[in-house]
Amino acid sequence: MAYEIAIAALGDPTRRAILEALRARPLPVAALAAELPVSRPAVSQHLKVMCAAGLLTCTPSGARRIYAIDPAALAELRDWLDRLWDDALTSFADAARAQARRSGDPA
Amino acid sequence: MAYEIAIAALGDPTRRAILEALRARPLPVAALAAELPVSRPAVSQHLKVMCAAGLLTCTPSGARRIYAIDPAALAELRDWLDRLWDDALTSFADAARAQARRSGDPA
DNA sequence: CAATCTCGTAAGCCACGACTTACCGTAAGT
DNA sequence: ACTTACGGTAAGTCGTGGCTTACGAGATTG
Repeated sequence: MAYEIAIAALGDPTRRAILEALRARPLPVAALAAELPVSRPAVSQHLKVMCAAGLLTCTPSGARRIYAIDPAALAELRDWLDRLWDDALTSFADAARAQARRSGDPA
Repeated sequence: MAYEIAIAALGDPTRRAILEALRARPLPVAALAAELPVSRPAVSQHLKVMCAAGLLTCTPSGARRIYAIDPAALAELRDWLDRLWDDALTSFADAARAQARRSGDPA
């Protein structure tokens, strides 16, 4: 049910860049902003959205907060995609079969 | 490389609704618009974007055009998600290991 | 050929959201 | 306690894109 919020969050290029930056290792906000072409508050706002979407986890460590990718959200997204992919393949096969029947293969 | 355009296209709720409508069977534009709360030209514009993103295929059939989900784009998206998921799990395990070491488990 | 159905495109409006600067808490270091 | 680093929030600007209505092009039917 939350996959909709997650995939909507992934629509923004900056947020995908954040994901790519966190792909290797968790990072605090300042380090994250240093790798991106936008200001630190902008990153902070994106992080808020991504945390709400379940895409990231936030771990306070003293004065700083470490953000990391939450694999659970990705798993849910993957499941949704898998089901969609499966249905698409099925309806694709159905369409092909109907097409063949229409083209003179009625047996 | 095209997965970025595809996932950006999936960011819009109306486009996801189009995907859901095409999930069972391919449809022409008018039938698609009838199931959605927006006008037919709006649907047409979304279809254009989704075709450009590789998410849909367009098959002219006389005066009408039949749109269907293209499984290939979904496969590419799935691969991207899988790799991201894998990296996230790895860095998650790394972080847990580093944390354990820091908490007095040096052997 | 005329009438109608199909659909894409153009023009314009409007809201949403991404970004910036400025500010204020909170934690660590001296 | 003062100072410095870290980071979330508020307020405001501005571009982007999703929607609508109006129109035009091609196919089908009579």
